Amino acid sequence: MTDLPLDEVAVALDAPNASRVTIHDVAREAGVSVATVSKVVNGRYGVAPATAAQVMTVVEKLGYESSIVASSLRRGSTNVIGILLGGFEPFSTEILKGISAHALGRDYQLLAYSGAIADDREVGWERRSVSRLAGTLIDGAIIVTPTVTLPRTKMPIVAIDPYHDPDGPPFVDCDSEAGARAATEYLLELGHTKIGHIRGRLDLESALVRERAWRQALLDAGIDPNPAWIRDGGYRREWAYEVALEMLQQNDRPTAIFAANDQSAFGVIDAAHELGIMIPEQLSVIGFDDIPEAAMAEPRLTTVAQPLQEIGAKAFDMVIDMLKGKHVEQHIRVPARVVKRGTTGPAPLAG
Amino acid sequence: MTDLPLDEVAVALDAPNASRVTIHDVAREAGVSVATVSKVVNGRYGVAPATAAQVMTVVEKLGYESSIVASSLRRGSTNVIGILLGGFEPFSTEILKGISAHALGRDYQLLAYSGAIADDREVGWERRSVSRLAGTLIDGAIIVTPTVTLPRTKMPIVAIDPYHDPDGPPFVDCDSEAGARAATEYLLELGHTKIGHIRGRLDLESALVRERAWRQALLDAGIDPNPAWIRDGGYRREWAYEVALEMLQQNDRPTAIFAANDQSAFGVIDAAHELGIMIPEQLSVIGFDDIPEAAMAEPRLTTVAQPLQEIGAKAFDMVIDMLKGKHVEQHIRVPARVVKRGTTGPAPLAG
DNA sequence: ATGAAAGCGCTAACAA
DNA sequence: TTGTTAGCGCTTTCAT
Repeated sequence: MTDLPLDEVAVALDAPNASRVTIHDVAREAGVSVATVSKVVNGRYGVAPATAAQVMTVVEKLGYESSIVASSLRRGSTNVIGILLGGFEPFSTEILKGISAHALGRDYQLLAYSGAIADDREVGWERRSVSRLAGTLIDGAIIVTPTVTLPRTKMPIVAIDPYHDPDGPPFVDCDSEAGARAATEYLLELGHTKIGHIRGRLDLESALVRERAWRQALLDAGIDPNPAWIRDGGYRREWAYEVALEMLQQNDRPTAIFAANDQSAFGVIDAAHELGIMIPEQLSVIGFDDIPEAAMAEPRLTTVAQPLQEIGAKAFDMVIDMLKGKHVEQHIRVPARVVKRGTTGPAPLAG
Repeated sequence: MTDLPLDEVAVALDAPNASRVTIHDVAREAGVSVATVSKVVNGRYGVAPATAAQVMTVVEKLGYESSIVASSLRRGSTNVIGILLGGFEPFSTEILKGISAHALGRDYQLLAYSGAIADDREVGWERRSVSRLAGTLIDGAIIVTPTVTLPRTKMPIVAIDPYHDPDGPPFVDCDSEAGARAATEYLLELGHTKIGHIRGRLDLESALVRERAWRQALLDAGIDPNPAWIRDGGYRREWAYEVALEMLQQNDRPTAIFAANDQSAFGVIDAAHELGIMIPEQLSVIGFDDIPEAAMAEPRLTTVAQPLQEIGAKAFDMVIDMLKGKHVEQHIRVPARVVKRGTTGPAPLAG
């Protein structure tokens, strides 16, 4: 048992089902029970040093790693934090970057799961994802923009920019109210009075807040929001494009549009291009989020920046704290600020 | 059995272990065996319509979703494609965006797993991740920039921009050779002759190729690459910063630097700022990748763009094809092209 | 049409 | 110190 014939190793690797080296393969090779292998691999007490060394040799020789699936099923915990999202798009990937950078060196693995097969607005992906992963596979979850009530779970959950749910999980979001107000006031400062709005997803709290703030900022400036200048863009570029086309083809069209997020701002810009409307000379556009693509656009998109990576990092900390039984705030809010770039300019002089 | 008292539902939900509704809970509620529930949920034949309907009612009432862990352990397949990466950073998240957009509407879920706890250069994360997830949890994998030989598996694997391994899995990458050559030639066109290079990770094929192409382009122009003008940046901003500091403090410093990726280009720019060297007046910098951050920088980074999202989409298609037993190319290469922006300019006149 | 039972890979009591 | 055994939640024969 002090030496392993190489051909035995080969046999193990080339076995009919070479799809994975299991704990049984190791046990057989090492001539011990699976329980012993498990103890060695997990550093439990009660194994003779010689046996442990011997097992480790085989483990390395065979390249064994425990199946995360099997161990989590049995153990009930993994050291992995799940990030549940409706798809990998600029918003959620910024969050991911923040979480990943922040989790570096901590003893947790990250698992981002996109359960939405058809579409991120396939209702209920977040419920399904939680149900499928919670209790096994992940120890805690960060859910990006959930729009429905989440299943009750003992597993720590933190939401990012969620639907408003009084007894939902703790969540972090940015100050949409102040951000949207600042955006609108900036447009006002530029001399615009005809300011439209592309609304976001109405099932997300942030969209409602942004609309309300836009409306209030106008009212405070003594301007009555024109109902013809507000449309639903659903936070999506294509939808926003469609509705912006309509909005901009009216006789009396706005000279500035505040879009509820950057994607819809891009949709507005697409529509403006389509109609030959010059930006920012004839139309100012301001978005929300400041995804990297905002700065890449030509001209660069003026927008309300939220610190997405910081939001991710904060959410991660909250989940970890919950895991450790610490108390966490029910709600953490981070600031948003206007980033002035190339899609906004002074209001055109003539109607 | 036609109606379920609400308090029974409540009991199920509030059970001591409310962490997850299992198939047993459903079976008990519905007064059938777990086998029957399983059949219903999976649409198997041999269940009376009435029973099926009854079970479905309970499933919905309880919000049951099968545990991906348990079912994959038993069934051996999951319909989820894993994307294994060393961390969520701009390069890998662009790939993710491409995969996600492309996978939309297909019947696969996506699971991105970051197994590197300490650092993306923690050697062997890709081997470990594959071992831990393969055979269970995921049906196929896309591995982003693996640097070591991967374990043998029956599970379909596609690599993106990998270490050169003759009997490694099929892979997709961009034409680093042509890209790096074009970058260097562009610098040459601008009149630069003193052109340095920040190398990438030497355990990645792309880094070697880019260095070679840079060297060859210089030789073809009758210029001998100065050994003092090449340093290892490991594809990392901080490392590149360090070595660029050294390189730029030499008496005879380059007037242009080709960095093996955008992150190292940023490192070079950091160093230049530190030293009060103006970009692009005194130093031209060109990167590689064209991550979104390249266009966000000030000035915007000139770089060699690779179609990262397309690369992801192609890799996804390959995995799916392999899953279906179709033949796939061993190697797919996509083009790279120089994107001229603000960090490059004519060579300064004086030494 | 339905259910009992085995087993996927693993860990943790418990026995030896 | 080591191995035997039960069982995590699920699916799938195989009886009934």
